[in-house]
Amino acid sequence: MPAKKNSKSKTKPLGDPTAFAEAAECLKTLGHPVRLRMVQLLLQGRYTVGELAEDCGVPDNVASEHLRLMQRCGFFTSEREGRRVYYQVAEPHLQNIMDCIESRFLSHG
Amino acid sequence: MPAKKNSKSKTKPLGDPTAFAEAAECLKTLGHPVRLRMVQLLLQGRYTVGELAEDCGVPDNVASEHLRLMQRCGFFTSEREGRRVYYQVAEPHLQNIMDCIESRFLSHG
DNA sequence: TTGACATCTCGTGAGGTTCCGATATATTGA
DNA sequence: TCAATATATCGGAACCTCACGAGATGTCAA
Repeated sequence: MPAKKNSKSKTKPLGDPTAFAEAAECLKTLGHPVRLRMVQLLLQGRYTVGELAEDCGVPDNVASEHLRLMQRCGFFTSEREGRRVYYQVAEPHLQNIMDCIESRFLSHG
Repeated sequence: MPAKKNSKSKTKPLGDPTAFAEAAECLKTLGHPVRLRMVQLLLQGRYTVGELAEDCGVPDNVASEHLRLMQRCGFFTSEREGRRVYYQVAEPHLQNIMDCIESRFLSHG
């Protein structure tokens, strides 16, 4: 039964407000150039705060704050080794989402 | 060549700052519950401002502002038909990205 | 033209985000 | 212990976002 125009019979996906709020929260967190770069790097392996800060061109404390934000979303976990703290990816879907973003924005042209 | 620890020889993905800024901008735009819901709806077909506003539970002018934001990112286009304005998806990758988001946040529970 | 409807625009204010500098904490080695 | 390094935390300032209400614009029908 094809529908040429919109009408009350159109099937809408049902939206759980809580799920949308959580998804939006995570997307907003991804929506910062420095954090996006950090995600891309950490999908390749583990890095310290200082390494990430240097690559992103921000001071250490700023990097630390960004990482804390993303940790709260469940993206990363951290492990102290000596005086350094290594961050690594904890959210399995992050690779998937990053692939989508890269194929649209970050790949070869 | 396996790398057990991080070192200078690790291959980092190269990051074009402009591309990251643009990607971040779009993700930030997606990072709002109402806008996310609008994307989900418009991936199913075209809707008017009023229809989207009602589904999302926001006043018409608020819906209009959200739609304008997303139009600026290239997500949607709009067409006036009489006194109504229909919005529809213009960005092909949007379905792809939304699939990722749904599989993580909006599905199976 | 007038009135009703649908959408858009603008100003405003509350609250959130981001960055910075200073300081605090943790770890190692001398 | 002290000093150096690495990271984290805090306060504040500048900026941004969002929702709201008022009003403007566009469209149609009488």
